[in-house]
Amino acid sequence: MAQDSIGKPKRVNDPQGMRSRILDVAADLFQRRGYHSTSVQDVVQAAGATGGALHHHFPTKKALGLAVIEERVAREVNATAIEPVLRADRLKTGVLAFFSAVAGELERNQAVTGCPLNNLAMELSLADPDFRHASNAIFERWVGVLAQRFQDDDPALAPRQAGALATLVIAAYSGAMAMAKASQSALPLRDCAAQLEKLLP
Amino acid sequence: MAQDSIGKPKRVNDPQGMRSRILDVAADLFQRRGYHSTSVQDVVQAAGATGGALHHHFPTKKALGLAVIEERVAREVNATAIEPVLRADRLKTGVLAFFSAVAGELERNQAVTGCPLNNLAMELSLADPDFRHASNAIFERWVGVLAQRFQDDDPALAPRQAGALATLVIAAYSGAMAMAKASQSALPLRDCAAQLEKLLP
DNA sequence: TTAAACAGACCGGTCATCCTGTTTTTAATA
DNA sequence: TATTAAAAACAGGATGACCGGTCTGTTTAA
Repeated sequence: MAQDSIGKPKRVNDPQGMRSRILDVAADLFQRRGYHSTSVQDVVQAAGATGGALHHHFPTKKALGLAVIEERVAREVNATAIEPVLRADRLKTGVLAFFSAVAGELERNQAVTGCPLNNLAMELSLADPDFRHASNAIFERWVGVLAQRFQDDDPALAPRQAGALATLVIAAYSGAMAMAKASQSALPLRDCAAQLEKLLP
Repeated sequence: MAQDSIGKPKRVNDPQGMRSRILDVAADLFQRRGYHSTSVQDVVQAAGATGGALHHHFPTKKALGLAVIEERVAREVNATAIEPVLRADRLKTGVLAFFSAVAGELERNQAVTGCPLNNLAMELSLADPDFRHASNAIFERWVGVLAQRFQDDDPALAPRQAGALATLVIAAYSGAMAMAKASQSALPLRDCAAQLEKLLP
C-alpha cells in the first residue's frame, strides 16, 4: 500500500544520503557556532530533515557529535593537513605550503572559525571522555604520520626527535589557529610559518 | 532592626569577598567543565552564595564570564606565563622553565584541564564578539611583552622578527596544551620545549 | 533615611529525548 | 513471481528537565 500503481511515492528513502547530509550540516554548524550552541533542532532544520530521521540515525546528540569527529573532522584533517603535506617533495615545503594555504583561506573568508579539530577537541574534551579519546586519536595519527615522514626525509633523525618535531608543527598550527580565531587575522599563522621555516630540517 | 542589641547579625555583608569568591569559583568551574556546561546554579552552589547575590554582582552569565576572563584569566596568564619569564636572566631560559613548570604541574595533577585562556577563548570566541575581544586582549599583551623582551635581549633583532618569535612561543604553548588536554599527558609540552630550545636565540 | 547587599522563589523559554504512527524497503515464503 | 511478514526509515508532536533571568522582600551598612 505504499503507493498506487502510478502515483508517486510520498518520499524516497535514502538512508546513506540522509545520514551523510545530517553529518555534513552538523559538522558545519558545530564548527561555526560550537557544539553546545547548536541545538539538534538547528541541525534538523538546516539538513531539511525531521526529528524522527535524526533520532533514527543518531539516537543522542552525543552520538552525533562523536560521528562528526570520527567521520568528518578526521577526514578534513586528513584532506587538508596530512595528504597535501605528504605529497610534497620534502615535508618542510609541504608544511609551509599548508600554513600558507590556510592563511590564504582565512584572508579570503571574512570570518576565522578556526581548526575544526581544535574547536571541537577543546570544547568537548573535558565534557566527556569519549569525545576526548576521539579527538586524541586524530591528533595521534596526525603526529604519527608527520613524524614518519620526517624520518623518511632524514633517516639519520632519531625517532624521538622526529616525533617532537611533528608535535611542534601541529602544536604551532593549533595554537596559531586559536590566536587567529581570537584576533580574526591570519597573521599568527604567517608568523609561525616564518619561524618554523628556520627550524625545520 | 537588624539584630537585637546582643544577638548576632543574621549575616555579614562582604561585597568584595563575595564577588571575589564567586569569580574564583566560576573561573575554576569554567576551566574544568567549560562555560556552557556550567550553570549559574553550579556557581551559586559552589560559592555558597545565592541567586540574588550573584545577580547583584553579575547581572548576566555573560557578565560573569567576561569578568572571569578580565580579572582571573588575565591575572593567571600574567602570574604563570609572563612575570616568571620576564624575571629570568634570558628570555629563552625563562620560556623553557615555564614550559617545564607547566609540564611538571600536569604530571603532578591527575587531570589536564588545559590553558585557561585557550579553553575559554576557543569556546567563547565565536559565541560573542565581546568574549573574543577580551581573549584577544590577553593574547596581544602576552605577545607584546615577550616580543619586547626578545628585543631587549638582542637589540639587533628586527621588531617583526621578535613579534613572530613571541607568537610562535605562545602558539606552541597553546597548541601543546590542547594536545596535552586531549592526550592527558605532558609529553606535547616537553616535546615542544625541546624543539623551541633549538630555535630560540 | 537611603542605598547597597543579599535571600529565595518564580517564570518563560529552550533543549534533548522519547513516543506513537506512517511509509518505504527488504526478505522470506510459497 | 506474487504475496506477505518484518524491519528499516522517516514524520512530527509530546514531555519533562533545566537554565538564565526576573522579581519581591529582607537585612546590613553608609
